[in-house]
Order: sequence, then structure tokens, then C-alpha cells
Amino acid sequence: MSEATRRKVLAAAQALNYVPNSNARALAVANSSIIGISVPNLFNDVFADILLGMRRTFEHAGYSTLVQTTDYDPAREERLTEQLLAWRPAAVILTGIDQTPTLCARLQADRVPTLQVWDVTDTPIGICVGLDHYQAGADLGLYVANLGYKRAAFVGAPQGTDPRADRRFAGLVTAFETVHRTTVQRIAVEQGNSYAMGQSGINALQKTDRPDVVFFLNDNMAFGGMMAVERMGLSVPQDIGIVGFNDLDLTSVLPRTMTTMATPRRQMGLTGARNLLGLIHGVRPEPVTCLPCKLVPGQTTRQIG
Amino acid sequence: MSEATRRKVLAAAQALNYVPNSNARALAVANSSIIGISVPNLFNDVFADILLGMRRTFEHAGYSTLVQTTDYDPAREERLTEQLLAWRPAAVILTGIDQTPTLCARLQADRVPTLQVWDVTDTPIGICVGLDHYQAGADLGLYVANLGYKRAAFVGAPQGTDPRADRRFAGLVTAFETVHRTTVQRIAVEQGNSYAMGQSGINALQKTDRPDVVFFLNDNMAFGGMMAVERMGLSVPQDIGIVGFNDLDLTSVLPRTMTTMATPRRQMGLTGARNLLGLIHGVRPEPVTCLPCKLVPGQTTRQIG
DNA sequence: TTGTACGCGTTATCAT
DNA sequence: ATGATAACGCGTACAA
Repeated sequence: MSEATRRKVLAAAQALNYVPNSNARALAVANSSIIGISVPNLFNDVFADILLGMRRTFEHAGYSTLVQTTDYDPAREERLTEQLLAWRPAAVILTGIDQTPTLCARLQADRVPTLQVWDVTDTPIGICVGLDHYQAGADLGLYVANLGYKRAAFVGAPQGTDPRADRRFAGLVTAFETVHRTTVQRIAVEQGNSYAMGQSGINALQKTDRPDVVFFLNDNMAFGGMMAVERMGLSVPQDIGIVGFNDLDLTSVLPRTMTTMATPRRQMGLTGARNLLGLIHGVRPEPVTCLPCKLVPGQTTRQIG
Repeated sequence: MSEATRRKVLAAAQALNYVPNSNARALAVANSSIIGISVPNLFNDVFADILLGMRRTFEHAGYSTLVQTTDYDPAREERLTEQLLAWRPAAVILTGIDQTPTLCARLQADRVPTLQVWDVTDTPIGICVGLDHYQAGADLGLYVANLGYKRAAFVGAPQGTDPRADRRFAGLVTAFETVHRTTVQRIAVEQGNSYAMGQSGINALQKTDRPDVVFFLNDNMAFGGMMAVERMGLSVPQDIGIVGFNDLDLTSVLPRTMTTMATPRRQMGLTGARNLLGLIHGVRPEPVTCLPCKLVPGQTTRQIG
């Protein structure tokens, strides 16, 4: 069309306050430019980080993101995702690989491009980008066990609540079993904010048979736990070692560096988004991408040697 | 209709894997069950908290929420919200009261139920629920000034970046002007994570003319700043007082309680959501709701007397 | 280049 | 109670 016409149309549209109706568009082309995302919650720097990487990519590609939070409830995840599918989204992103069979079947049947993020499996619904939590737990455990710590504890959500936590714990168990033939006690803490959970995890320790090192679900909990330990008059890392997970922002300002496992969260979001866009546009991307973690030795555990 | 028929239809729907198409529905009824939300970012516990309160309410009422992040960029906010309006959302929620005139006009013209949250104004676009940041800054400043601190500094985003920060700063200035006839220096820190920002804020302090108390934009920054202060060999609160804002989770586990201002974030989300639902359904709710803050005296500033 | 007709899946209305 | 039909606003395809 001519440039003059083009301008006249645009001017008229402006004057009439015209906004194209995305619903009608989605209906006409039989799918929308929405990408549905399901995460456990928004309070975790982990998910905020992953989302940041993804959203930018999608926004640039012209998609809107519809975020839903599951609170680690599979039934809730199923319900919300079902609801999300009603919008005929261009793609769906789920956290983890532990969705209900019903949901998996539905996703497969609808042939919606699906990305599972933050965890990996050989049999993803569509594609997955994440890390091997078992391996991460094992690597971290091995490092710490070789430092001479023998009686370990793991503080986190109750068994069965967070599948990634369970896998990491399994990795820890293997490591301590291998190195010292000792077990790792698991301490479940009630819901609450991360800091408080770490704190109550420490407070729940038995006076007798106190562990010499405590692993936490994440750095925030580890910090809360460390504060509790020091309040009890114990010293870190002599009396007790403290180990976090994720290498979150908090650790960058602590007087003592924290022993933790750095996870490639931003990268995960970026890679996941890129691969998913590929899947949407028909190119067949890598079905499963396992990103490496990086051990961060710190001063909250003894030094090597 | 008869119960038998009803069951047969439901069974058939199940068998065919039928999912109602929300786009078509939205088109037919001329508005969708989406509520669009615009927040600066997801890394802030403040917004996560507000969102938690709101989302639950909306979910219960059958709405989905479409969250967009603006990164404190008004132009970006305008663009994204314009895009959001294309979905004919049932309502729109914006953070703060500093939208571009263009955006305000469009929202008014479209007659979309609009909620502005986290800040208040006498002239909201639709309704607003928030707190008086100037007053909060003034109250906090007054308390601290009366503790005997005279040379204050404020560490936060650069002037003009975060309107709420600017208003709180203005409140602080008034307080110190009133009590001691002193000024408050403002220290702008580059973008980064909150902890690091707090740290670099302290590092940016002049050796000469060092303030005797530092106010931070939020508790996380205050914590980062406090770590930096102690690393410099200064003691808190003798050499220097530390003041946060928001009363975030982190403060609950610190060995020293932090002087801060508790903000009713969850409540804000709940009240905002409830009022907005009212507005959607035609009842005329309170146009402007200003929620009270609560001063939290702590051990990072001198004690009274 | 411009115009016109049809279909997308749902709701709403009207007739049966 | 049920069946038929017209919108809703946009994309697309075909005709002028």
C-alpha cells in the first residue's frame, strides 16, 4: 500500500483510540501470543532469576507471559495449567519434572510446546533445561565430606514437598555413605520465610548427637541457620559447618564467604526461552539440556587439608 | 436441564478433551477474565508480597493475572500496558502513581477499572491503595533525628528513578531540617542486587564529613551497608546508625534488630484486590485508601534517652 | 491497491 | 428444554 494511505490509516486509528483486540486475533489464528508460566512461588530468588532471563527473550519476540504460582501443590499446578490452556497459549513453561500424569497427558495431547525448567529428565513432555539436582547434591556432599565432616544434617522442606530438595538430599546421602559410611539426618521445617526456616531448623537440632555440618535448601535458609548457630554460642566453621545452595545475592556481602553451589539460573532462563522459541517455530531444539553447577568453597566450612 | 443430560454432556466433553476457549469467550462477552498487573520487578520482596495478597483473591474470584515488569521505566510501562489493554482485561493494576499522561488518558478513556497500589494520590486514575511515602520518611526521620543523630545520608536509587524513594527522601529532609536544621545527603548507587547496592553506598561515603546515620531504600540494602560498615572497622550503632525500610524477612534473624519502618504489604494487596473487585462489579469502593506504617525501633540505632 | 465474504468458538437471543 | 442464528473483531483468501 502507499505510504500516504498508511499514514492516514494510522492517524485515524490514533484518533479513534483504536487498540487491536488480541482475543479476536488469537481466535482467528487459532492460537495466542501468550506464554504461560508456572512456578512454585515468587518469593524465591531462584524463580525470579529464571523468569528474568526468560521474560526478556519472550518480550522481545512479541509474547506476553502469564505467570501462575503453584505453591508446590501438584493438584494446584494441574488445575491452573488446565485453566491456562484455555487461552490456547503459544507455549507452556513448567517448573520441575514432577507434574501429575493427567497434566502430562493433556499437554502431550494438545501438542502445546512445553518447556520444563530447573530440573532435567530423559523423558520431558516437550523439552527441558535444568540441572541435575542429584548430582549437585552429590558433588557438594563429596566436597564437604572430604573436608572431614562426618555427621551431616539437611534442613529443608519436608520429604515429598519439593522434589528437587529430595533429589539433592539423595545426592548428599550417597556422598556421605561413600566417604564416611555415615548417614545424613533430615530436618523438616514448617513453612515460613526462608530465614526463619533456617533458624528453626537449627533450633530443632538435638542437643545430643549434634551434626558437625548442616546443609540447607538454599543460601537464605543457611544464613538464618548460621545466625541461630552463633546465637547458641557455637562457632562456624569450627563447631559446625554451614552449607547453602544457589549462591544467591545475599552471600556476596557476608563477612565470611559461604560454602554453596552456584546454579546457572539466569542462563537457564535464557537457554530455555531460546529453545522454546525454536520449538514454537518448528525447529527441533535439543530436547534435554543439563547445565553445569559450580562449587563455591567458602569460609563457613573448614578449609581443605 | 436434566441431571442425566448434564452428565452425558460432561462425559462427552471429557472424552473429546474439550477445553473451552477463553479467547472466544472474551471476544463474545467483550471483555476477558484477565487482570493485568504491572510491577517494577520481581526481585523485590515488596512486590512479591503485594502480589501474593492480590493473586489469591483474584484466583478465588476466577481471574487470571498477567504480570508485567517495567524496571522503573515509565516508557516501558506505557508500552507494556498498552499491549495489555489489547487483551481487554477486566482490570489493570499499576505500581505507584507516576504513570505517563498518555497512559493515564488511555486508561481513563477506555474506562478500564484501574488500581494504583503502593502509593497514594488524591487523584487516582481509578482507585488507589497504598501508603504515604513522604509521611513514612518523615516519621522515620523524626524518630532517628530525635535519637541525636544529626548528619544523615540516604542511600538508594538515583533521584528520579524511583518516585517512592524520592518522596521518602523528601520526608527525611523535612525531619532533619525541623529537628537539627541539617541537610540529608543523598547517595545514588548503580543498579545491582540490593545487598551490593547497600555495600557500595557505604563505600561511596566521603572519609571526611562522614554521616552519623545512614538511611537505606530497603532492609536488604541496609544489611549490605551494615556489613560494609563493619568491614571498615566502624561499629553500629555507636559510630554510625543504620536504618532500613519495609521490615523484610531478613531482619527477623539478625543478631541485632534493625531500625526500620514496617509496611503493610500483604494487607495492601488484599485490600487493593478486594476494592478492585468491587469496582469491577459496579459498586463504588473507597477511591483512596492510605494504610498506616509501623515504626520498628531497633538496635542498629542508638537507644532513646 | 482496495473491497468483500467467510470462519475462528463462544455467548446471547429468539423461535420452536 | 432444545435448536438455530447472529454477533464479537480479526485474519485470510479471493475478487475486483
